Amino acid sequence: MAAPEAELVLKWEREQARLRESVKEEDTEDWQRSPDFSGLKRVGGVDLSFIKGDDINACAHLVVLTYPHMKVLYEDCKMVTLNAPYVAGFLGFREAPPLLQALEKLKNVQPNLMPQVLFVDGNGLFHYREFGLACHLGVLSDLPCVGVAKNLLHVEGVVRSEEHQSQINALQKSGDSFPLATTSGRVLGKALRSSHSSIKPVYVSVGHRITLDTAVRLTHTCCLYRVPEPIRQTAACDRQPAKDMDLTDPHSTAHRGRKRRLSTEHRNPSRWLFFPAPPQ
DNA sequence: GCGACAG
DNA sequence: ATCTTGTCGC
Repeated sequence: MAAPEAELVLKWEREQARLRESVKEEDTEDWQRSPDFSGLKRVGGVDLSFIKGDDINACAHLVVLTYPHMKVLYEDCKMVTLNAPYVAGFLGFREAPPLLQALEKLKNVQPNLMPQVLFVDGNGLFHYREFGLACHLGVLSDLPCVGVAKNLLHVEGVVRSEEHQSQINALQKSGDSFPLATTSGRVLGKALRSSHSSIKPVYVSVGHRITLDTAVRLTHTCCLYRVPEPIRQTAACDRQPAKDMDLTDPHSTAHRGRKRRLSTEHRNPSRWLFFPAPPQ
C-alpha cells in the first residue's frame, strides 16, 4: 500500500483531462430514445475479480446477455497481471487495459455478439475529474457505457452524511432515485434503488454515449437483484470444475462465483413492467 | 494539517 | 477488491 508516485498521478490527471473531452453525454443510439428500449438486444458487463492476498493478478470477466431476458450469450474470463496499483480516482489505468483486451477478443471471435451497451463496475462522470472507469472504457472502446458503483465515492460535496442517508431512506420503491449534485450544482449521477429487496442504492452515472436519465432507466430494467445482471453475471464463472488449485486458471474455484439461479420468486417485481407478465 | 476515497 | 457463518423469510 505504498503511496502512489506523485509524478505518475500528475501524468494520469493530464491523461484523464485529455480523454474527458471525448466523452459523449448524449443518447446516440435509437434504442435509447425508445420507451421500452426496443432495438436493444445485447447488454454487456465487465469486471475484475481478485483472490484474497493478491492484488496484482486478477481475473478479467466479460459477459454479454440478451435484453430484456438477461440470458447469457457470451462469457469470457482470463487471468491477467495488472500494471498499475489501485488508487481511488484512477481505476481506469488499472482495470481498463485488460477489459479492453477482452472486448478486442470478442470482436475477433464473435463480432456479432458485441454488446450495444456496456455496464461497468465503477463510476463514470461521478468522479473527481468527471472521468471514472466507465468513461475511460467508453472513450477507448467507443461503446455506450454506464457506470454503476456499489459504494459512494466522495466527490465534491457528495459524502456519506446524514443528509445523504435521509435521501436514501426516502427511496421507497424500486426505481426511485435522487440526484448526486456537486457543490456547484452539476448533477454527476444518481443514487438508484435498483430492487425492492435492497435498501442500499447503487450509484449510476454516464460512461459514454448515453444520457443520465437513460442510464438510470436502463440500469433499473437490468436489475433482478441490487446489482445489474450484466455485472452480477460476471461473477458467475461457474463452468468446468478446476482440476487442481491452480491460481493462474480463471476457472479455479478461487474465482468461481455462486451458481446462477433465476427462479421467478427472487425477481424484482417492478421489472415486470417490461414484460407480458403479472403486475407486482 | 489530517482524513475520507469506485475496485 | 477479498475474507467471514449462520440465519430468517418468501
